[in-house]
Parts: sequence; C-alpha cells; structure tokens
Amino acid sequence: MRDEDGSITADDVAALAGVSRWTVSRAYRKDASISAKSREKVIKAAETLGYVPDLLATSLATDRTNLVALLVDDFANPHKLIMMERLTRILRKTGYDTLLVNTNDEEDASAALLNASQRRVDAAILIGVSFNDQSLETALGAKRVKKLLVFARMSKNDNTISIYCDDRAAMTALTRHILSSGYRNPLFIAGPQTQSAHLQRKETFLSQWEQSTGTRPEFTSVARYDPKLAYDLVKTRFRDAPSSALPDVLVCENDALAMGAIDAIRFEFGLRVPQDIAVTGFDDVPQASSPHYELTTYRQPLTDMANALVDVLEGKTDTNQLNPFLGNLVIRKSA
Amino acid sequence: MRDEDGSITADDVAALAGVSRWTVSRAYRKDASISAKSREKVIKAAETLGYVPDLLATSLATDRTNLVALLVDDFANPHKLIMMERLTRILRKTGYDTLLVNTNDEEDASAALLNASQRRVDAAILIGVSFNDQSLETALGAKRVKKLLVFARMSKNDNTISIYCDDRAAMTALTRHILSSGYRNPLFIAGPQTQSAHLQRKETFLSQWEQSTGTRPEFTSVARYDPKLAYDLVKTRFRDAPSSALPDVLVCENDALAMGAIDAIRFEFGLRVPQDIAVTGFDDVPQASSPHYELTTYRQPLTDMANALVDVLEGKTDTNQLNPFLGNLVIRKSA
DNA sequence: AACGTTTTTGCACCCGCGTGCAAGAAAATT
DNA sequence: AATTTTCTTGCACGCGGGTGCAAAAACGTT
Repeated sequence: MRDEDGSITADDVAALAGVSRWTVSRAYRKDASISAKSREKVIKAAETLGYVPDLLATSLATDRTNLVALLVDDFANPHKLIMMERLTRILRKTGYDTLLVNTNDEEDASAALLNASQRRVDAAILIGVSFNDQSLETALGAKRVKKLLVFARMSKNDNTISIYCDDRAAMTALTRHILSSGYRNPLFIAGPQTQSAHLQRKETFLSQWEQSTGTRPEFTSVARYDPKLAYDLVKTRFRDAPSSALPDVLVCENDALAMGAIDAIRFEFGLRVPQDIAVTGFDDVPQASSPHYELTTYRQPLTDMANALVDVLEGKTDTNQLNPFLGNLVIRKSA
Repeated sequence: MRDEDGSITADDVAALAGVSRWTVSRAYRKDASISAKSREKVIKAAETLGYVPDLLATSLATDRTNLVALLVDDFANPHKLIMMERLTRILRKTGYDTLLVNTNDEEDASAALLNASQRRVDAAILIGVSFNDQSLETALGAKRVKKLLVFARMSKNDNTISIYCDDRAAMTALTRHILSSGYRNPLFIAGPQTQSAHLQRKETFLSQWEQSTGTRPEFTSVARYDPKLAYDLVKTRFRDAPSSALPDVLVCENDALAMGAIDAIRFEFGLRVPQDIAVTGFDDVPQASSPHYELTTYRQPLTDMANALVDVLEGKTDTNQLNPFLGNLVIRKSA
C-alpha cells in the first residue's frame, strides 16, 4: 500500500488479496478465466485500497482507448450544444470518453487532430460544418485514427462514415408544407458550402420546388451559421428591393440562420412573421420554440442517431447498410 | 518500417536515423542533452516515416497527461458553449487536450469523473452549476485528480481553486445602474442554490439594495438555468397579482433566465420591456444582443480567465493570491 | 601529445497492465 | 483410487517511451 505517492497499482491489490498481479488484472476483465472466489477477494481488496485500473496502461496494452475525439468547429450554434450533450451521454453509457477538439481555427485544426490521434482515439467524430479536407487526410494518413465518422452530415469522402438525417425526405416534407401553405416566392438561405460534410437541403428544396411549380427559386448563402450574418443578409437583400420583389417565405438551412432572418424582418423592416414573410428553419433548437420565433422547423432524431453511431463504433453495424434517419417536421407559427 | 500494423515507433525512426531509440526520444524533449546534428537526423527520419510520439506511452512514463477533464452539467445554457470554446482553444494552445465530461445525470456524474481520473487527467475543470459534493470527494479521494478547478464560479471547498469573476463588483455595478434608472420594486430571480460552486449575485444584490433603499427586495429561484422555468415562474408570479403589486424590474442571475422572463412578460401578459417591466441578465450570451432582447447584462472576461486558468495549471500562479476578475456592465435597452 | 572537461550517447530499468502459454489445482470420470 | 478433463493461476514478454547513470565521444587546455 504505497499510498504516499498517491497511486495504488494492481500489485498492491494483489499483495493484499494474496494472489498474483495477473489475477487482479483478470478480475476486471469481463470474460476472463478466474474463479468467483478469487475475483471476490480481489474486488474486496481493491475496495479497501481504493484501487481502480489505470486506463492509460490499459490502453497501451490493449491498443484500445475507449476514447473518441469530437471535432467541433462551430460554437455559435446552440444546436451543437444539444448534439454534444446527446453524444457524450450515450458514448459514456457505452464506455467511451470524449475528447473535445476545437477546430475553429483552421490552422490549429490539423494540429489538434494530430494531437488527438497521438492519443490513439478509437474514432474521430466530426460534428463540424466545414472540414478541411487536408487535415482529414492528415488524420487518416497517420493511420492512427481508426474511424472517422461524420455526425448529422453527409460526407462523400470514402474513408468516412456518415450518420445523418435524410435531408431529402426532410426537405421534401418541408417544401410540401410550404407549398400547401400557399407561399410562392421563396428565398433559400444556405450556410457555407462544403464538400467534406455536406447537406442536401438546398439541392432538394430547389429541385422539389422546381418540379412542383416549374420555377427555380432564388437562393443565397452566408459564410457561417451565424444569426448575425443572416440578419445582415436579409437587411441588404431587402433594403434595395421594391416590396413587390420581396420573397414571401425564407427557407433557411438551419434555425440559427432562421432566427437571424426573423430578427431582421421584424426589426429592420417592421414586417410581420408569418403574415408578411414566413420563415422556416432546421434543427429545432430550444430557442426555436420561444414565443418570439415559433419557428417551423425539422427535428432530427439525435438520440437514435447517437445510438447508431455507438453501434458503428462497436462494430455492430455493417457500415454499408447504414440508412439515413428520418426526423419530424415541427410546424409552428412562423410558416 | 513496420507499416503494416499502422504504427511507427521510435525504434523504427532510430533504425532509419542510425541512432538509438533513446536518442530519438531525446530529440523530442525540449531541453534534452542531444547534439543538434543527431536531432536533425532524427527529425528527418521521423518525417519520412511519419512518426509521432505516442502520447499514451509518454503519459504513462512521465506521469503527466496534458489532459484535463471539463465537467459540464448544464447544456441548456448557450453560455456554456462560449466557455467551452474559449477554454478548449486556450488549453490547446498551451498543449492541453480536453476531455468533455457530461455530468448532467447525477448518477453518472461520479462514474464519469472516476473514469476521467482513471485517465489521469492533470486537472478537472468544473464549469457546471451544481456539483455533487460527494463526487467531488470521490475525485479528490482517489488522489488521481491532481487539481480541481472551478471556472466562473466561486467555490468554498478548500481542495478547489476558483477562477471567477468578481460577482460582488459586478452586481454592485448592476445594482447601481438599476437604482439610477429609477426602478424601485425589483424581483431577483436566482438559479439553483449550491454550495460547491456558488455565485454571490443574489446576496450582493440584496444587501446592496437594502443598503441603498432600506428595503429588502423580493427574491425567488428556479431549479435549473432554463429559460422555460423562468418563463413559468414569471407567469405564475404575475398571474394572480394585482398590477400594483408587480415588480418594475426583474434582476436575473443570468441571461438564460432573463430571456425566459422577457418572453413571459411579453407573451403572457402583453407588457413591454423595459417600459412596463425592465429586465437584467448576466453573461452576455450572443442572443442577449438580439433585437428581441437587447438585454442589459454583465460580461465576464472569459479569455483572461481562461488564460489565468492555464497559468494555474502550469503552476505559474500562486494559488493563494488569485484575484477575482472584473468584467463589464453591458447596458442595452432592457433596463 | 597527454590529460582534464564537457557534451553526447547507450543501456538497464521503470511506468501499469494485458495476453499466450504452460504448470498447477480442482472437478469429473471410470 | 487412479486417471482424465476442465478450470485457474503464475509467469515471461510486450505495449511505447522516459530517466538516471555510466561509458564514449568531442572539446579544451597546458
């Protein structure tokens, strides 16, 4: 019991329990060959000493860390908070810890990822927006990151596994709702356009709309999913336009943009939502249900998706037959 | 170059560079005794092989992980997102990685913390609201968590180091502003009352107000920093009261509560902010500047605080002479 | 050129634990 | 009771790399 240096090892437990160190080790492995008797002895000794196995050493020996890196590059969107909560909770339940990697700064991103890989994460999960393909190559090239998962986005990269919501189905439902509500002059507001982690919302909306009405809607985009950018965009777009040229509905790629757009509609132009201009979002962030916004939006089944992700991590899922998830259209008053 | 198993070790580099494994090891340590010549050879060999030192093995050998656990128990408050961004960025810049631990579920919290400690984190940083004192003991008891820091909160626990904003000064400034704006009938809305990670906002407000006016303000609290709870609280509090008994200003412990309160004031009672009832918050979350809220609030110097935290981690700061930080009062239209 | 210094390098051993294998103990069989 | 068969257990060795120490090499000095 060399408590003075603050760490109790398996040797200490072995000594107290009167067994060998290896028996101690076996007592902690689920399916190890060990008698119930000695396991009990070990557990008791461990408890009196306050012993817990060192995960560093375990990882080193087993080549499995039970650690995943969560790559986040957008801390402006409250939806990320929800995703982080859901993922960490479910990962923890399955025995994984989460390394939070801020890839906000493009230059640091690659270093951060390399660093995570040096910790031998079992997987890297990307819940970011844009993702530098170069740092992706760095990660995969080092071959230390065994799996790279993209959560809530579709990725075309072959080395990547996507767990995502069916944007086509979602956007089709949303488009149908908009059409049936009588709107005829939409403006689609998209976020940054990336390859590595793509959304199909814009494409789907445009094609669905064109198919139904024969006209191709106007669309535009902002550089980040930042409400302020959406605000400014709407401000600029509306300012110089004659009121006859204003859209009657803003279809936003996510709630963050939608909320910025609503703010601008109301406070820059004194117009009403939805009477003058309707707005839709995507994600159903908590604020979307605020009486200020009452946002019509689409909710992804994050918990199901997180569970599916864990199954992939555990190798329980054949990656090839991974289907996109279906969420629900949440109809409120904004459209 | 045993690339087939995907991992290149120092041995491989040593072989290629024509030196011993230990020389390779030294090439990566800052102040190791090694000639410039052989360091260069090693670096070159490492680059051609794509070698990076394994942090697991390094940590095991050095008893230093460069890993900190970030304990979060409140994913409803957007302010947490800001804090996480700031902390991860600055920690990374200093060489630390961040383990995100969700302590939302009380039962899991202790397990999660234990788990983090099994990874030998150099420190645990608490940015949560309430913190089970028992799991705190677990963490410290195991002696694996070397330092326990409380960020943006004051803790009375002796084993703990707090990096926090001077709530007294902040609340004093805010109180002065409220008084000088002519409000006379405040209601203070607090969040959960905890010991381990405390705020002094309520106490300060009450005493300052009493000192200035001779009357003790009404106060109340909700169980979580959840806008919906604040909404319901206001709804209930106002519903049965004659309008003469309504407060003229709601002083909220943070922005999340303030925003919920504003929503209720407007949408449940059709009252105006600030004309009928003013509202103040704390934190200056991004949404606080939205034209819907225009929230008068207080901004903590998070970047400075994060930098101070890193200094503590590095042992550059004498923990005893750690002063609380000063932020700025942000005056907008809500009060 | 011989010697004392300082820098550099190699090596044994350690960090804490897991795995395969063979020896030992217990249970089952005849 | 003797012999198989099945469990358990101990041990050598490995995971990848860091540290103290002593030998070797490089450098200076007289």
